[in-house]
Amino acid sequence: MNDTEKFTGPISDKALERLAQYVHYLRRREAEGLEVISAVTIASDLGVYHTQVRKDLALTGLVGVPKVGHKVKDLIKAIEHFLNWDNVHDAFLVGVGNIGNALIKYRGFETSGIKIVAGFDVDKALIGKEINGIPIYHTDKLIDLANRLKIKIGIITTPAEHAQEVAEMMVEGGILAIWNFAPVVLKVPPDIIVQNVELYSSLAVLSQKLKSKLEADGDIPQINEEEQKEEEEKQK
Amino acid sequence: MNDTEKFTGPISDKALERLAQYVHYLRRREAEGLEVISAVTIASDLGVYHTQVRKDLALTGLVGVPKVGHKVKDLIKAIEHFLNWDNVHDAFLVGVGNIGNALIKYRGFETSGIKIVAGFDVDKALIGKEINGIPIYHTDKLIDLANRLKIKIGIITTPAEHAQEVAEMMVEGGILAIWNFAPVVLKVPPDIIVQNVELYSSLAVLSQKLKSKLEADGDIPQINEEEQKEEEEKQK
DNA sequence: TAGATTGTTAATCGATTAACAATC
DNA sequence: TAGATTGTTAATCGATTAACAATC
Repeated sequence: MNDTEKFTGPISDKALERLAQYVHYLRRREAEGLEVISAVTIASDLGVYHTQVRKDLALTGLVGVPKVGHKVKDLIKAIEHFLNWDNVHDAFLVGVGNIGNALIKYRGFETSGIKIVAGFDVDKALIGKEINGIPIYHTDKLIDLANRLKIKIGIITTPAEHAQEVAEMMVEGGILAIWNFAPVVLKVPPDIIVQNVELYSSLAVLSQKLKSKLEADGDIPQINEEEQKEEEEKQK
Repeated sequence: MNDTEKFTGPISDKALERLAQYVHYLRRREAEGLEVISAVTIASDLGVYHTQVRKDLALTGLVGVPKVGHKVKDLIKAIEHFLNWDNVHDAFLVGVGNIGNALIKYRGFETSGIKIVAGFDVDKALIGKEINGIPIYHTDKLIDLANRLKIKIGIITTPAEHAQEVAEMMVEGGILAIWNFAPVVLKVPPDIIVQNVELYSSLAVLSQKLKSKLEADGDIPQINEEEQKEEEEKQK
């Protein structure tokens, strides 16, 4: 009976995202030699509420010790287990362009549940080659290989216009979860897990906020009369 | 008086992220030859509510024509203007590893407000070289160059342990907005814009959902009694 | 005109934040 | 023991969803 997690509905994405943050933070603190930590400390270092940290940690079934806190090592273990990061899944990556290449070369995700075992592309110049020991096949082979190797995770790093067809091939190949870097809303069966990395959306937030900031600071020349009036209003 | 935007508080990140999605979707539809589109169509294609699309579009000051909809071209223009994507800012990137390299090579962000004009690293093997015509300097030069070129945007693609110091250098160099790919919560003055790309968080969501799914499907051998009982409960 | 579409206002929902009780 | 910490329950807030009114 090592599984004391009580049944709860699906966990919110936000909570899962924070848990990943906690792990990275805790690994760093552990490397510094810290052995015990309180939710209050985690919260203040990461800029969130301590009650939120506790709620998130509770999702993993963790129980802390009043007055003491949590053992850093146990926390890391428990979160990693909860996120399934102690269980590495093989993954296929389709689209060996700039980002695809970077993800294949980068081995850092292997401590986060994913190991890329093959790349796929339609570029003849790439097919048959290896990148860091990982073979690149023609995308034609995707469905068959995914089925045979029982691959569960697919990564899409193709140009936007090919993302949908690749997603469909992945589904046909029995892939259950797609990590999608293309700026496209994929249409897949409802039971397929899709996690989008929206770089352009992230950039949109950055860009628009910078614009607002520059305008507020008066750094932009073409300020119109209405805005100037508003400025004056504020100063009163 | 081309600026009919009324004053509203800061726009929510979610809304900005969706606006970026709309642009990409609309660009694709425009390429297909579509000239007019309704909020209802956008919504159903992207899987969101039409009232939400309208609210988001309203943020940009756009006004549609009842019974007709919006001109695709105008929509794109308005959203791009709102996101400040028609105004390209020069950016510095620090950390020319796998991801840094990919971002430097990839020119796609130049239609989304960002142009990387220099890379920085501490690796002697990289310094002095060019990647796609973009020079790589020693990180020592960052502060001075950022100040002199009045760079406003910094991109952090260093290992986690160096992200904080790089962020501090950026702030000292007068950089106002940081696009951070390191899994670290940066501590910077409150007026500095930080936008994190949380790849590990994204992976955490994927990983945990896949785990839940596999468990639900019974694909994992070690199913315990409690879970089996729950399964039986459901089937009634 | 009728109807498709727009835009806005109200209701619901979920996540965040705050307040409180429990414990080593 | 007193107090720091945990864990939980209640209040607030904001975003999503639904319902309605306006218009070419």
